[in-house]
Amino acid sequence: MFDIRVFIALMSVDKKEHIMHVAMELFAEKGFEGTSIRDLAQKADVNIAMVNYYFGSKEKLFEQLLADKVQFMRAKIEAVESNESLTEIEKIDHIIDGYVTRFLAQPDFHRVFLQELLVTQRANLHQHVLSLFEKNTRDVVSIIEKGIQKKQFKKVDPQLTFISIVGTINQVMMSKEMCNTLMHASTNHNPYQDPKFKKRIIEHIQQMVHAHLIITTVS
Amino acid sequence: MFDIRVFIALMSVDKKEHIMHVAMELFAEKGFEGTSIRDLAQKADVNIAMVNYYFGSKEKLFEQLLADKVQFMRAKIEAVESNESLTEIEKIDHIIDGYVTRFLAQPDFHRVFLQELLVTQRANLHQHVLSLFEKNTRDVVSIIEKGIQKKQFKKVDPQLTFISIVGTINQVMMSKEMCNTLMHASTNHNPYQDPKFKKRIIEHIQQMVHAHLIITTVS
DNA sequence: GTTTAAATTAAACAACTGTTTAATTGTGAT
DNA sequence: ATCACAATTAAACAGTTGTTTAATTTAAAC
Repeated sequence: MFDIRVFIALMSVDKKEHIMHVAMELFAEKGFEGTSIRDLAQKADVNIAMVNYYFGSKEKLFEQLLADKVQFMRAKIEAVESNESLTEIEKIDHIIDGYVTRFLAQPDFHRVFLQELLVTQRANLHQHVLSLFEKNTRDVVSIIEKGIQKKQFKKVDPQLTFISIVGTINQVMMSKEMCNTLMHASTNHNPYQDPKFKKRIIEHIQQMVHAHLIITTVS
Repeated sequence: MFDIRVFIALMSVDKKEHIMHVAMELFAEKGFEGTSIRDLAQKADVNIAMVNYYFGSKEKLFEQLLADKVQFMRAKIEAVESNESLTEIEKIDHIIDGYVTRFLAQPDFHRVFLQELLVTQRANLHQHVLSLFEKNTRDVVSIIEKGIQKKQFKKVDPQLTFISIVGTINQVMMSKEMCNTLMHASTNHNPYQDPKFKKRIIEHIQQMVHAHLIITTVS
């Protein structure tokens, strides 16, 4: 049955989500301060008052953009960490794969996330993003420490090892043009949807982290 | 002899440089769009017209901030690369040390640099920053490739290896609070002036890159 | 059809933006 | 003292900002 109320409700959600989607693009491209509500309203083809009607303010829209993704961001790492059937190095490999997959799937959002890590202007948002990162750091650090305890890993710096993993991906994600230079591709190419690109990054990080972590038994 | 003209000239330079110094701090903290000329003028204790008087515009001030440091940014890598008396791994170690030293010495500027890499709003500035990064990438990649050619290095991904080096430092530099969490220090601590912090980062990266690059000869 | 409430709109709001102007001050050379 | 010019200032400029208002439209419930 065609229920007009459901249709309307869906349209309404779509409109809100449409605004959020466009906002994500603009924030990623121009930054938070660089994006005006009028820009956003025009690109999303809605009235400028709708942003405040739906979200209350520009800053709250931004907060909701982050909050909406945060739940999903945390879930994977927690799932991997609590999976008892995986060895420590398998967990690390899963986390690397998960990070790259997630970041490549939502490059726009990730750039917004990085901006907020970089700019301390909006203190509470900055703290929020920071605390999320710290949670992830703690999880991965405890995995590496367990590997060291089991004498499977070298006595490395666990915190900085995690930072190298995330830092590598972030550095790659910082600019589309940079990715295309890496892939020797043309400027209009979209590297984030290129499976070869994804494979290349995952293999590099895993290879490097393996060499860094795993104790080579002299035969 | 006390020459009033020299004094004035010095004062004048000092005033310009004073504005640039304060601008660097504000841009790093609030971003380019987030920093208003009135903010800057107030914090630097100058008239708001002085910025346009000295630099022409806010954007030109920003460009000059970058341009002023760029020369110094390139010099070290080029010097290391052309130094014939160094082995490939020594060159890499020097570059790692140089990067960390430079970035820790000018954390404010570096955050501005990263912001410009992240935000594509000011296209020409973005391209400029990008091309600088590509130059450095090419230099380091050619060092790694030479190491591979000489069968001293494993057949790694040279581009992504460089990105891991820079990415690790950038990730650390992204937030002062993050550094303090790493060092288990209090919030008001300045990690960028802590020699222990510097040592820890350099040792981690060098250790990781060594494991990643150097072929372990089975004895 | 009437009612009720949500959705949508154009217009106005006050505050802030980067920049320019025109007047004034300070300084060194003549 | 006078001149020329750089430095400095407060004020005004035109445009944009995020947000609010008050009016209008839409659509479901009765």
